Amino acid sequence: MNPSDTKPLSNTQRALQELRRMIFTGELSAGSDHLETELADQLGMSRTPVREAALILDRQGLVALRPRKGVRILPVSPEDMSEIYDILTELESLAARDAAHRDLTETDLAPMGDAIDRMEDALAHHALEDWALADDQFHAELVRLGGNRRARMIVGMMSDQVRRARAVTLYMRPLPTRSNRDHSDVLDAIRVGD
Amino acid sequence: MNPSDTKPLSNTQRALQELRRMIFTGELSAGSDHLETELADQLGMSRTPVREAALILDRQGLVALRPRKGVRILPVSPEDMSEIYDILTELESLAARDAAHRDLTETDLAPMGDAIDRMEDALAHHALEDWALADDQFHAELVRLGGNRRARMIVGMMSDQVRRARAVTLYMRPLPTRSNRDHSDVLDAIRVGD
DNA sequence: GGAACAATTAATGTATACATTAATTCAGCC
DNA sequence: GGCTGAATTAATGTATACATTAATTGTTCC
Repeated sequence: MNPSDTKPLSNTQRALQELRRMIFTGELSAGSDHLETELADQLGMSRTPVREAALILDRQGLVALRPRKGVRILPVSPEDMSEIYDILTELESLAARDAAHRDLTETDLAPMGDAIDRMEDALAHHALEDWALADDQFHAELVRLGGNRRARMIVGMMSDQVRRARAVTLYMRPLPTRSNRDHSDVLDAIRVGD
Repeated sequence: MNPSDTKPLSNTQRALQELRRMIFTGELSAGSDHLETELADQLGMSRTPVREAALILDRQGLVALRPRKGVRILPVSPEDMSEIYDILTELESLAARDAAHRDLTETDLAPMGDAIDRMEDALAHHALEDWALADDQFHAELVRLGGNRRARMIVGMMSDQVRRARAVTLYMRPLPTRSNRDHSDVLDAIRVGD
């Protein structure tokens, strides 16, 4: 089978992807309401898969399904971001500890090192957007190495929300330069087993 | 309006409740498969709300929707429980710290004290089932006092899975007597602000 | 002119119908 | 007798139709 033969993913999955994308890009702006029918038309499918996707996004906290009002794209307040970062901090700390006790090979650790390199590059060129992407990779890699699949899922969900608020984000976290030092420390700690 | 006038909740919500209950009681046993149609018949509704509920439970990790195989009731392995407890430990630790910094009134703390009392009673009478219920209350109360709504939601989800595996649970956690001491310590720490 | 109430509208929640496709069965061939 | 492959079956994934009900509009009465 041709490797590019990606099995046609379901409309519900497409709806999920598309709605997420539209929320991240602001195509669906925070606070706005949208009827299921409208969204279905925009996505070129029926209400059913759109509604299923909306239910999932509702559970994830990205939107709210309000009877007769449509699906509301939830804004993320500073308080929300604070909640999210507190959780991310806890779960990533767990992941780091777990990873440190799993004596991983350098091959396992390579992607994380790569992420750190990319972040340093981005910093050197003042490419904040690139930095953010590499930062995503770093954190995703960290929970992956931790090996707790549920933690990984939760962090993934929370990261979705972080992605929406990059502008705010970059000011709430420790400054990137400092952050980069921390990242290297984490990798080293995992290497030597905490 | 009569307070007992509970507004008729949607079939999707009922399906969620019922399926959860059936999973907890073992009426739907771990590892078993069930067609959406069968479940719909059992619950006296159409496939649509059943499917919506199943999608949510799938995301929560209680079941797996497998095309053409039906919804599988996922078993919880000791590894799963370990993952879950690691996450609960982190998030409850976060909640305890948050609660300690919110200088709450004794009124706020009352339900938690109540839970501890109930646990002690249950222990004295060797009523493990009652103890487990009170334990649930304690942990639910803890994340409530922490004030992080997302953490509360996640803990709620994870607790759902814990509830399925009580038998295993009681052996994996510190022994109840020890645990009870810890609980009181947590409450005291919150009282004095950590 | 304003308020209460009835009629209408419109959107969801739910049921049902249909299309798609994996799995199974059965037939034919070697 | 076993294996390949076509026909059939059966279950999901999706579309559509329908029922329910909150919101809105319009009407009537004071």
